[in-house]
Amino acid sequence: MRIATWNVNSVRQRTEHLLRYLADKQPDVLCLQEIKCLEETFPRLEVESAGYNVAVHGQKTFNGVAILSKRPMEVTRGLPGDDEDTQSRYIEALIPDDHGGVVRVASIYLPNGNPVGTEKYPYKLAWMDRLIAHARNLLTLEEPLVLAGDYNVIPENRDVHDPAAWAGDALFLPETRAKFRTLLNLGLTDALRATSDDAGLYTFWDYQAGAWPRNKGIRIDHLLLSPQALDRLERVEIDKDMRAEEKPSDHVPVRIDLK
DNA sequence: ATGACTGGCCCTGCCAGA
Repeated sequence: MRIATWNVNSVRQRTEHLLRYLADKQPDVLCLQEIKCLEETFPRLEVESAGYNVAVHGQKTFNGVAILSKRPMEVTRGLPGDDEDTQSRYIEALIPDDHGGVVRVASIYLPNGNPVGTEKYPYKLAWMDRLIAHARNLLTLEEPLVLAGDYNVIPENRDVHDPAAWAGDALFLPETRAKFRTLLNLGLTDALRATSDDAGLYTFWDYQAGAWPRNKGIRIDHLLLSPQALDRLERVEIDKDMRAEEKPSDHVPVRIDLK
């Protein structure tokens, strides 16, 4: 079962890239972030014609997440505790696998948190606390679980071209990284780090300052696996080529294969 | 050396992103 995650930075600007990606890589499940539209303006017909079911938790202008799946899904929109929160950043689906079982998949767009010193940073940390509480509950189900998305967290020095340049950023502050470790310490595994210790494996390059040609990247898009999902992990790929396309997203897809 | 972009929106400078 192939599962991928991709922050597309507007699904309407990226529909052609998306359809090409689905055709090329044939993921069974694709988690999208920053679709930047409501469900009624999502390019549903195009995606359905490519053979996918579509589940959207949309928002006008900002944020917005979706899950595309070849198989039918049982969908939950929003993270528990979202009652007062108008930002669409979480959608979850229970999806049949090839062995008569199920895999639970979430598409996550974790808040950026910059500028630090505004209300945005405590919002990020509080959102992470809610994700931690929800993940703790999901892990008690003892299912294959994949929490995939744009975490806006650089986990370690080896995940950034210049750690000093990012030292004060909301994506790399010690408190941000500590909360990410709390999530991992529940018993989740960063899929990429289950298969490689290499430095310089990036998933985002800023549009500005020639970040892509200079390879000034960061790794912030992650798939976190429950023990039952990790048992089945066969392969992890970062689809870096997508950053070299015309009019690319600033993020590239990350993709795993489960047995 | 420094700065360098992109998307959405009550259509046009401004917010947001990372």
